Amino acid sequence: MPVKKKGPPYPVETVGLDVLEDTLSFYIRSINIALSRDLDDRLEGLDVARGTGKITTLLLVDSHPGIRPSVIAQLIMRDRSAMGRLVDQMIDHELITRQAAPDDGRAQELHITPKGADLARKVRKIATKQSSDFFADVPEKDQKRLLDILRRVYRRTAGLDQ
Amino acid sequence: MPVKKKGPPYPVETVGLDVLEDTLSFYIRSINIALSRDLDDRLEGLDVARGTGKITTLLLVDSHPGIRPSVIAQLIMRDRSAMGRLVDQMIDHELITRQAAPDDGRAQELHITPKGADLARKVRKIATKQSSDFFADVPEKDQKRLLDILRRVYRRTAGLDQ
DNA sequence: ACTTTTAGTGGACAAACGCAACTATTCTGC
DNA sequence: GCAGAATAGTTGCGTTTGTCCACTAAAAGT
Repeated sequence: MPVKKKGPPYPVETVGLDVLEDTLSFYIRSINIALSRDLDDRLEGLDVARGTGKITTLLLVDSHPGIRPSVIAQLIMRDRSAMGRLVDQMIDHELITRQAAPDDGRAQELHITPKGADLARKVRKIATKQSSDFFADVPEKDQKRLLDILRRVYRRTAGLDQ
Repeated sequence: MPVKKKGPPYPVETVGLDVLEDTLSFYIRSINIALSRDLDDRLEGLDVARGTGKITTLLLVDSHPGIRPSVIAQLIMRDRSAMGRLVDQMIDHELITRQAAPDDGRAQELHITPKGADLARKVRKIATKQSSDFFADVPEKDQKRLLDILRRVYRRTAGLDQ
């Protein structure tokens, strides 16, 4: 008679995820967590840590001089107040500057600083590398496919299409 | 000469996402945000709101009577202290119960309550529906593909394989 | 027996986000 | 040109959430 092994009644490897097993949202959530942690590690010390929206903001300001906070807010799906604080932070770190829009007294224009541009360069490398590392064992073709699908879902969700 | 239209220098629809355009992580993050909000809406009042890990916990306890907190923690990628609080919460809401494991004095076993089982039924419907609604305009075939890919990435990331 | 590992708890701490209220500016309709 | 609605941004507030760390108890390893 085999010895009854001790240990948890349901070892991790064997636990089924119930309906979540077939639910895209569960995987998205979980992978997101892993992705965020990994990214934070890679951004160690690069005062753009906790890269929730900072990275996107940095890159957008760098590649679209004069872009407005509210536009970025929509792209990263945050409300204006969260966006405002984000901008404050980045200004404190001297990554971007803020000035009034010449043609609209309500709006602002964001511009990159030299330090910000520098960081943007690094961040681009890191972000790209992370994405490819993370999905390294997914076949090239699937990656493309995945990217296309997710891009479409994103654009629709963010209200960019139609 | 055409009239110079007012408005932001970079209208949302036309803004390129720089390198993030081709980065899986960006889309995962963004879609995650949208997904979470949507789910919260659907869970309105169902004292399992802010469904970060509560949903998974609820379903797992329901389908694996006696499952241990630490096992769930690993599946939802949280540390034990976060998991502990989550369990506390759910016990407060009378969704699950906690008892010492008979064969291991350190461990606990979680069980569902009638109220919890009830909620689990509802949540299963909601979670399933959300996932299919959200990805409704993605062709069936792509959904399957997407699911497979993400599942594989998840399992590797959570340390379930190999 | 002694040491190391694992399960769970509790506290402190720090961010982050959303909501709602408020100002200032611009747009719309008449 | 004016009144009212909409838009951009700011600020305060509250809530939630998670992470780090230290600590206890029990089990496993040697």
